[in-house]
Amino acid sequence: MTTEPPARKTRWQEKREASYAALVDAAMHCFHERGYAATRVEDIAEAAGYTTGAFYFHFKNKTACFQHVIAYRERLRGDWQTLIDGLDPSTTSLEEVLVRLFARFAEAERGAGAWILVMVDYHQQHRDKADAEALLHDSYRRWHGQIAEFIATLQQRGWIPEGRDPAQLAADVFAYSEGTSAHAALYDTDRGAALVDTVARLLRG
Amino acid sequence: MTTEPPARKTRWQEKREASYAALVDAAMHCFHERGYAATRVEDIAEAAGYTTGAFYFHFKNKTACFQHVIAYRERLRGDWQTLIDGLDPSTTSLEEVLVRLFARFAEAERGAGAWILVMVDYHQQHRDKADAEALLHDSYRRWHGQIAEFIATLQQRGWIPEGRDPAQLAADVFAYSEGTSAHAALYDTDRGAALVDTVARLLRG
Amino acid sequence: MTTEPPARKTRWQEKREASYAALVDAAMHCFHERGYAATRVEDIAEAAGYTTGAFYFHFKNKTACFQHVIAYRERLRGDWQTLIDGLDPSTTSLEEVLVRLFARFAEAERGAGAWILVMVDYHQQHRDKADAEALLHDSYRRWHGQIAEFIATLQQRGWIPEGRDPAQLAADVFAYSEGTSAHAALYDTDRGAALVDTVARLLRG
Amino acid sequence: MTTEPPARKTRWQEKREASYAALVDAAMHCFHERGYAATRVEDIAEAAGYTTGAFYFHFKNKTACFQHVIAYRERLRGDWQTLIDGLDPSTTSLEEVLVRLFARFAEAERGAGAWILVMVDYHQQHRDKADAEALLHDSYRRWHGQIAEFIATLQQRGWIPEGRDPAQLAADVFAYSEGTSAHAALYDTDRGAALVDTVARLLRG
DNA sequence: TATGAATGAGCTTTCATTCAT
DNA sequence: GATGAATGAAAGCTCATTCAT
Repeated sequence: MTTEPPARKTRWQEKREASYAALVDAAMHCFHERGYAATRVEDIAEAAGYTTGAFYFHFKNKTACFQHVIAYRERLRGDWQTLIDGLDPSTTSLEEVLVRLFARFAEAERGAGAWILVMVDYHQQHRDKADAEALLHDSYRRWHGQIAEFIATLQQRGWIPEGRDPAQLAADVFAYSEGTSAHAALYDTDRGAALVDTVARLLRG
Repeated sequence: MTTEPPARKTRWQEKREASYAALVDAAMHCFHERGYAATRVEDIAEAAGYTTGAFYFHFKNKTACFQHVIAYRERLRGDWQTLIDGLDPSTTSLEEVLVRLFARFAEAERGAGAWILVMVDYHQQHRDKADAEALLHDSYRRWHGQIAEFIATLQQRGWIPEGRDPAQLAADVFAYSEGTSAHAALYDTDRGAALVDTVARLLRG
Repeated sequence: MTTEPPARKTRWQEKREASYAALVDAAMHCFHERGYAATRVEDIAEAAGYTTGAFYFHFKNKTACFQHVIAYRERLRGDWQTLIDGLDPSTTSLEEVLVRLFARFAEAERGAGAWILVMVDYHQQHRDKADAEALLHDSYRRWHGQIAEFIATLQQRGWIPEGRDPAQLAADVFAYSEGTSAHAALYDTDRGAALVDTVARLLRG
Repeated sequence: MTTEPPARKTRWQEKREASYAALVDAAMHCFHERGYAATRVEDIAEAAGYTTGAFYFHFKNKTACFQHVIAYRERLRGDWQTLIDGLDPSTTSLEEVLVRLFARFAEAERGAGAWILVMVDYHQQHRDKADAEALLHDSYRRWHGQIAEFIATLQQRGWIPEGRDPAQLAADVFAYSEGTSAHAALYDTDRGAALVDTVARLLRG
C-alpha cells in the first residue's frame, strides 16, 4: 500500500543517476578531446546538456569529477581477462589474442583513447597534492595487477614461455603501449603498425 | 679609429645572449618542475633573475619560449651518437653501451628529465594549432632519426643482429623509454630496474 | 458527521506549525553561529531536519526568514518588564535587578546572543532596500519602547532618581549594552565584568 | 652622474605608491558605503580608476586589502591625543574637549564613519580564521590603548576625577560610542544628541 | 635592453531560488 | 507539505601580454 514513497525516491534516484552518468561520460570525452586543464567545467556540463550548477551538484569540484571518470573507465573496461576463456594456443596465436584484446580495449574506451595524455595533464595540475596523486597510483595498481594476472594466465596456458616475472612483463608492456599512444598523439606517429608485433616480442622474451 | 662601436655592439650582444641563455635554461627547469601550463611567465623570468619585460624582449610569447627550449635541449644532447666510437662488441656489451647512453642523456638533461610529461602538457594546450604542433613533429623526427641511425650503426658494428628495420626499432625503443618515464612520474613506478634490460631485448629482437 | 475534515486540517496545521517553528529556531541559531550572509538557506533547512524546498514553502526568501526570526526573538523575550513585580528598592538593589534582567535575556536568547552582529550583517546586505530596513527600525522601536517603560518604572518605584528622560536613558543603556556585545565578539573583550556596574551608573546619572 | 637609475626607480615607486594610495582610499569608501561583503573587488578598482588586475597587483586578496585599510585609518587618525596640549580645565570644559575630539575623528575618517559596521561585517566573513581575527584584536588594542592614555591625561590634568581605572573607562566609552554609531546606522537613530553628554557622564563617574 | 605597473579575458566555485513531482 | 535536482547569475582570483619609460 505504501509503495509510493519508495517509488518516489526511485524516481529521484533514477533522474540523479541519469544526469550523473551523462556528466561523467561527457567529462570523459571532453577530457579526451581537449585535455584536463583546457576543459572548462562549463564544457562538460554543456556537453551533457546541463549547466555548471548541475555539475557542482554531482561533483565537489573538477578534480573529483576526474576521479569519477577514472572509476567510470575501469567499469567500462569490465572483466576483459576472460577474453581468452575457451581459446587455445593451438588454434589462436598470441598475435590474434593481442589483436582481439586491443580491439576490446579500443571499444571499451568509447572513442576516448590515448588516455595517458589526460593522465599526464591531470598529474601536471596536481603535483604535490598527495591525495590527488594517490588516486593515480591506485588506478595504476589495479590496471597493472590485471595485466600481470592475464600474462600469468598466458604463461600457464602455453601462449608464452614461463620464467619471466609477469609483474615485470606487465609493467613493460603497459609502458610500451602507453608510450606508443603518447607518441602517436604528440608526433602524429603510426601506432597500430608494430604494436601487436612488438608486444608479442616482449612477451615471448 | 672607430673600434668603439663594434666593441660596444659586442658587449650588447654578449649581454643579450647571456640573458637569453639564462631565460631558456630557467624555462626548461621551470617547465620540468611544474609542467608547461602551470609555469607562469613570471616564474621563468624570476628564476633567471629578470622580469617579465625581459622575457618578452626575447620571446614573442610563452609558446615561442617553449620552442626555444626544445631547440636548447637538442643542443644539449649534442652528438651522442659518437659515444660508441672506439668501442667494440667484443669488449663492451650492448647493456654496457645502453647504460652509458642513458647516463649521458641524463647528464645532458641537467636534471630536467621525464620531458615527455612537458611535451604532453604543451601538446594539450595547443591542440589544433597546426604550427605549434608542427614543431613537435619536427623535434620528434630529428630525435627518432638520430636513434635510428645509431641503431643502424649497432647493427653494422655487430652489437645487434641485422634484419630488423632500424626506424621501427627506434620508434619502439623510444616509445618504450618514454612510456616508462611517464609511468615512473605518474605512478611512482621504478623506472631504472628493467630499462636497460628490456631495451636490449627489444633491440636484439 | 464531517468531523474528519477539520481534524485532518488540524493535523496539517500542526505539522505545518511544527516545521515552521523548527525552521525559525534553526535559522536563529545558524544566523548566530555564522552570521546572516554566511548562512546558506540549505544550512537552515538541514539544521531543522528539512530540505530547501520546505524552507521556501514557509518563507518567500531568506530576507523574509530573517524577519520571522526577529519576530520570534521578540516572542522569546516575553514580558520581561514584570520581572520587578513584587520587588522593592529597599530589599533588592538596582544592581541585583540588572543582574536578574541580563540573566533573563541571556536565557531567552537560547544561546543566540550578541545578536547585534547579526543585525549589522543583515543591514549590510540590505542597504537601500527601504522595506527590509523598515523592519529593523520597527524592531528597534519596540525594544527601545519596552526599555524606556521599564526605566520609567524604575524611576517611579524609587530605584533610580527621576528627572532624566527615560527614552534617552533607554537609548544610552541599549547602545552601551550592544556596544559591549559587539566589542566582546569582535575583539575578544571581556563583557561581563563592568556591564552591570556601568549600566547602573548610567541609570543613576 | 649615475643619478638616472635611482631617479627611474623613484618614478616607479611614486607611481606605485600613488595607485596604492588611491586603491586603499577607494576601498575604505566602498567598504563604508556597501559594507565589506557586498563590496566587490571590481568596485574598489573601478572607484580608484583601475581594473581588478591592478588591485591584485597591490593586494594578495580582498582580506589583505581590508587590513591595509585598517592601517590606513590608523594613519589618518594621527596623534589626536595632543589635542588638549595647551588647554586647561579652567578655560575649556570637558564637554568642549569631547566636542573637539569627536569633530577631529569625524574629519579624520573622511566621511567613512560608523566603521564598526564594517568591522562587524569583516568579522562575520572571517569567523574562525585566527589570523584574520588577530588583526582585529590588535587594531582594538591600539585604539583602546590610546583612549586609555588620553583618559589618564584627563585625570591628571584635572578634567575628570581620578580613581577610576582609565582602561575600564576607555572600554566603556569606546563601547558606548560604537554602540550609538551602530544604532544610528541600523535604526536611523539620532546619535549626536546625547553623545557628548553621556560620555562626559561616564567619564566623571 | 630591461623594468614593472596595469590590463582584461577567462576560469572555478558558490548559492538563492525555482519547479516538476 | 515537502523533495531535491537544476538553474544562472555573480564573485574572487590568475596570468599572458602590453607599453610607457
